[in-house]
Amino acid sequence: MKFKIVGADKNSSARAGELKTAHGKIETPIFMPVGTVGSVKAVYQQQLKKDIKAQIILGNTYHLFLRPGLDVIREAGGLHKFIGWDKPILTDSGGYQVFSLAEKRKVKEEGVVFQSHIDGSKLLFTPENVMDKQRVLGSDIIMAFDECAPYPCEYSAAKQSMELTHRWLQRCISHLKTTKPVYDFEQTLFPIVQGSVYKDLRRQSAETVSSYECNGNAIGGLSVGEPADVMYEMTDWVCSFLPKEKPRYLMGVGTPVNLLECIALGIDMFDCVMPTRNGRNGMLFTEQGTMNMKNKKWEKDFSLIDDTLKNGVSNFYSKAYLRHLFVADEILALQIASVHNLSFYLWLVNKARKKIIDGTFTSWKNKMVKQLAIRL
RNA sequence: GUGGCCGUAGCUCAAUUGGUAGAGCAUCAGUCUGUGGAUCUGAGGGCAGUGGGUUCAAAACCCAUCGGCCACC
Repeated sequence: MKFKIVGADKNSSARAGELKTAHGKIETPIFMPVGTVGSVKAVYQQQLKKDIKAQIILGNTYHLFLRPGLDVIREAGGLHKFIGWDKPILTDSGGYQVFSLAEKRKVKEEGVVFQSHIDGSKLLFTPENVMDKQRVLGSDIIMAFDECAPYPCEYSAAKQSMELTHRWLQRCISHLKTTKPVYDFEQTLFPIVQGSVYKDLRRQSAETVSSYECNGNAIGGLSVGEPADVMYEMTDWVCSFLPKEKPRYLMGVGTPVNLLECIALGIDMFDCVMPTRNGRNGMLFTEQGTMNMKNKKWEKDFSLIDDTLKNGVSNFYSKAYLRHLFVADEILALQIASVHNLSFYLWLVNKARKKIIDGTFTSWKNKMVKQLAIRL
C-alpha cells in the first residue's frame, strides 16, 4: 500500500493525498461509510459507487464473525466478493464493540472475554485471533485490536488501557508477520493511538504506534463523549507525533464540522455512523445546515432536498415528500436520507480536497464551519 | 317497548370506591460520533356526552336527556 501527498494547505496542516490499495486508489481526505455487517444500511452497493461516490467502506470483524460467520465469508471468497464491492474495504477489529456493545466483559492480558449481543454465547477475542479473522475477511486495511477507554477516564486507568493496547499491538504485528493473507492480495495493518484525553499518554502512544512504521496510523478513543475542543486538541497533538508521510485515520468522527476541523489538523481518513444513523432518524446534513425532516415545517415545502448534489435522490425528491415518508414510517425515507447524507459527506471531503490543492482551504473551511452549524 | 352495562386527551383505557384527572399509543420537539429502522428526554392536548340536582367538595351519588352495546319481549 502506498500513500502520496499531492497537495498541502499553507495555513493549516491539511493535506490532500492518494492512497493505493489492492482494490484501487483512494483520494484523501476521505470519508468512509460504515457498513458494519457487510451492508451500508439502506444503501445499495451500486448507489454507493455511482451516486455517493464512496471510495472505501467499513466492515466490522465482531459483527461479521457473529453473522454470517467467517466460514461463510471464506467460502464466498472473502468479504469483497460476498457483498459485491470491488473497491477497498477497511475492517474494524471489534475493539470498539467490546467498549460499546458488550454489557458483561472481562478485559484480560490475553484478550477480552465477552458475550455475544445476539445469542449471549461467550467469546474470546485476542489480538492473534482478531488478525486471523480479518485475514479471512480479506479487508484491504485491517485495524489493530485495541481497547477503547471510556470518557471520562481516570489517568491511571487510561494509562493501563493504553499500555495494554500497546502490548496487543505488538502481538497483532508479530502474528501478521507469521501468517499469510488468505487471498491473493496485500492487506495492511493500521495501529491505533489511545491515551484518553491525557497529552503525555497520547504522545507516548503516538510515538509507540509510529515506531512500527505501518502504512497508516489511526487515532482511537476520541468522540466518545468529550467536548469537541478537547477532541480537536488531542487530534492536533497526536498528529504532531505521527509521521507526515503516512495517512492518518481518525476513528468514529464525526459531524461535518468535525471533519473540516480535523482535516485542517492533518487527518486524512474518517468514518462515522452519523450520516446513516442520524439520517435514519430524520436528520439531514446539507451545505446550508442541518434539517430534521420530521419537523412539521417541511410539511408543505415542495422544494428539492438538495439540488446541489447530483445523485438522483437529493435532487429528485422534495422535502415535503421525504417528511411524509418519515412520518409514515416508510422504508424509502431511510434510503433517501442515507443516500443524501453520504453523498453530502463525500461531496464535502472531495470539496475540501480540491480546496487544499488549489490553496484556498482555510478560508473556505472557516466559512463552511459557520454555515454547517446552522439548524434549518 | 322493557331491563342491564357503558360514555374521561386524537385513539385504547386508568384513578385505593366523594377531596379539584393519569398512562400507553398518536402529535410536536430534542437526543444520536470505530451502527442503534433502536433508545432516551421534554412539550402540547381533557367545559369528564348534555342539562339539572345533592354536597364545603362530584369523573364518581340522584333525576332527566342524547348516543353506543347486550339481553328479553
